[in-house]
Amino acid sequence: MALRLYNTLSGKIEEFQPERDNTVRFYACGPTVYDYGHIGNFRTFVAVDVLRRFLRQSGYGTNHVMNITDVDDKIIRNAVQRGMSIFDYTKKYVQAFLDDMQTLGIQQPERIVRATDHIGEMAHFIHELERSGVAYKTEDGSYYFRIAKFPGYGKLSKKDFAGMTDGARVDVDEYDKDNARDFALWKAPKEGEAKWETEIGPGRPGWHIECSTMSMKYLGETFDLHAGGEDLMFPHHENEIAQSEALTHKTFARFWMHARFLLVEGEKMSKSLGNFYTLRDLVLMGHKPSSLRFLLASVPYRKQLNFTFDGLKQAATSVERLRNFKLRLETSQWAEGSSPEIVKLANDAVAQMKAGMDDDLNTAQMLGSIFDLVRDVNAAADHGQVKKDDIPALMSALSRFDEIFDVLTDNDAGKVKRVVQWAETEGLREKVSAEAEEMSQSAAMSDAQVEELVGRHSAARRAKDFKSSDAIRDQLMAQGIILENTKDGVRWRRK
RNA sequence: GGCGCGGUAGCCAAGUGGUAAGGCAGAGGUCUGCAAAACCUUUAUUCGGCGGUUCGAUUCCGCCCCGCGCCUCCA
Repeated sequence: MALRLYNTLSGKIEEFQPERDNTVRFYACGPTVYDYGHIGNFRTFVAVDVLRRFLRQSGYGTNHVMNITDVDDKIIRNAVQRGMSIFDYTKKYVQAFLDDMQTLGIQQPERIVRATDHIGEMAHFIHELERSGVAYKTEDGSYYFRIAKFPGYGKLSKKDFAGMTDGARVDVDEYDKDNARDFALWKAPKEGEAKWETEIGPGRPGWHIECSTMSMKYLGETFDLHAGGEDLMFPHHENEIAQSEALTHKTFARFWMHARFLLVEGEKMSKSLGNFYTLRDLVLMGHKPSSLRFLLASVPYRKQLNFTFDGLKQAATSVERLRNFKLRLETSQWAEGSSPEIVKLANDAVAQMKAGMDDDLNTAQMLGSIFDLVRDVNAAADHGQVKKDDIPALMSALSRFDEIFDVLTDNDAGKVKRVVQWAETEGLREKVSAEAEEMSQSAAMSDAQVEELVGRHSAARRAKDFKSSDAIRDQLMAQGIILENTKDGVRWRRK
């Protein structure tokens, strides 16, 4: 079975294959860097990350390009307000975004490209469009795309613009667009705002042209897939198609993937409702990066995800269960030999996970399969039916899962620590919760230090000095370390 | 208003024309020096409502109710 993906362009689920060789060329719309990323942004980026990881797991190479929009109205406005250049203003948010990606375990695309590094190429693109008659210049020096010249306009967002185009004509000399729907390719300079001198005159690019220019530059005139949040379908992606295909007369992106918005506590996230959270807000509140990633990845990308604090707690417990299972596989004493039934369970789980993911990236089904395996193997292990030679197959099944979810390795403490340190340098100390503080501190204790205390605990227990052993266990607990005595010996993990 | 998506147990959520995966939470039990972990049993006669098609629908069709998105720069 091969990957089947919902293609916004056709409105259907289609089999997905890269067009040539074994490499998937895809472009994902990245952030506009005027502020810290919020949890809604990251739902989309996690969804793209899940796609990326599954493609690689399926044996494809990836050429994944993500843009960073570092010039737009908001950025210009904020930079002007602060008396900064847009480069200086966006610098901090670019870095914050990259750090946040790492916090959430989002893999780096092969290429991250910035709009402001491609201004000349965008101007050239617009020049070519003008030459072919689909773009026109207005009196003030702005350029617009004439949608009436592009018959396919609306094919992505399924909008019918017939009858709306070329209605009451407005003269070009009237200093305005020909048609209300025509969109800006290039904006004439305004006093005090950032501008570039280019072959089509001074000014700055419109929003959509950067993605057309950069995607085709790095991926070719036709590439395999283009992804983004559902709001980008119109006008952004529709306009990208218009610009690109008007120029090349070739299919721009073969597949379009759109991630659905999330809700927060059942409501649309908005600053006015007070349910607007950046990733950093949530980490400072004491939520683990792994819980956040798990929750964001657990709901298939085309479903509306209801992001709740209860759900976050549930996600944390679920991750813990999976990590405990892995720890059990790693630390228990297994009898020699093998059990074909156990290996079969592992192989079946792998097959089911793949089947789920092949079905339009059904991460919920993948989760169901891995938890089935966890329950069945835990039960078998309790009955002594798991043997030493079964472990590799089980670990391999866990790896298949974690190649997508990436939550099994506990590196939460270090990530939380970094965010806590950021909060301190930004003067946001009061936003650091006790939980975040505790997690951050647990990162201070090295594995070796923990092992040392664990050793003393075990020695005391062997001597039946439970008072001492419990005291050590309590001490570790206070520092965010959970110590467990199992029949196979002692083991520990971070809270 | 136009176009589109969705409503499955307390919460998150999969799925199918043939009678409801999985996780979390809850209840009872097993194991255990205690704790933790783990396991077992249990929790939707029912899939927003009303009709229709069908031997049979949660799954197909129609209508209604509710939630959500886009309809010019919000992922």
